Amino acid sequence: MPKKPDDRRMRAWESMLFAHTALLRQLDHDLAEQFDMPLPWYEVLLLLYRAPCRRMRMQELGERLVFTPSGMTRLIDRMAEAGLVRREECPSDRRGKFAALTDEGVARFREAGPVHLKGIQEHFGRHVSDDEADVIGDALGRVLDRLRS
Amino acid sequence: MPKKPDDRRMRAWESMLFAHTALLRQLDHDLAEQFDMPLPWYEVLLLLYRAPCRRMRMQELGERLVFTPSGMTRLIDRMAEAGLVRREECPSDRRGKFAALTDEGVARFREAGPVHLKGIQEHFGRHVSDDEADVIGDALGRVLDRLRS
DNA sequence: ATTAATTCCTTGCGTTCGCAACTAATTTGG
DNA sequence: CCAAATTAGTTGCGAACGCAAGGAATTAAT
Repeated sequence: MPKKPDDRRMRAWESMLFAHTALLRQLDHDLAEQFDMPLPWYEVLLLLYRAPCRRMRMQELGERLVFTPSGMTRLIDRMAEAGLVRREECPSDRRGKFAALTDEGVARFREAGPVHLKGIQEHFGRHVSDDEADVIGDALGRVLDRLRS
Repeated sequence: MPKKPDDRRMRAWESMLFAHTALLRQLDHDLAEQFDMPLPWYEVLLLLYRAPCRRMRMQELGERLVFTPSGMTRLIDRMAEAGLVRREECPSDRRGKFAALTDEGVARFREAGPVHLKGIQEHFGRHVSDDEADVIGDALGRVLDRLRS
């Protein structure tokens, strides 16, 4: 009996659901243990590091990281408390705020980055071929694009 | 300049990370709205529905769903409160407890199941080809297996 | 057999995050 | 212009989950 198409997609969904949870827990645990930095902090640092002037608007961050506005506020609160980012006013729209990397934030990112990448390779990349990685990136990228709109 | 292998995997990982979050939020929202049932409840009902005697040990559930023991206890607490499952003693090992589907739980699963599957198709399956689904299922299945051990 | 180590589950506690409600700033329509 | 609608961000609140600790049953070791 051939597999129904829906079964193949259900399997993909279930794998993704549980692999994500397990992977995230592992990576977050490693990062927290070695650098006292939860995974979402790293994701923020990464985005800010590559952004112009190393700063981004709260809303943009929330969209990219799939956080609600309130979640983003609290996340940046904690990172600012820890000295990794600071809030800056937006001159062109006085409702808006930037989250901007501090020097400390840059330093912490450069410190944690390589180790974190190694963790991803160890727990994820190691088990995925080049072609599989492309397929996953393409397919889930499409899924994500649709959900954001 | 050809892409470094690590970049391809990083892209796959980032897609998975954010697609999962967005997808889970959407599906959970739909399920909660229509059936007053968070997504983890559905996952429990699904496993129990297919299990022998429609019951499973707490530990087995936690492993399958990537929950810690305490998380599992609380989850089953809430579902028992809602009348979807009940706890049963394990005769062969008096430390262990079963979570067993109630008739109400069976009914609610049969009710919510089709709609939930439709949501997965709508937000996920729709954007993924048969072959891609297989690749995702295989690759992330391997990742998950490694992380569980 | 008795003690030690392990396993299964639960509970106290703290953290994180989303929703709804709110304030302030900007844009839109009349 | 000015009022209404929209948008950016923050806050109160509650729900969910993980960690550490603990209690009870089982298994292992001497």
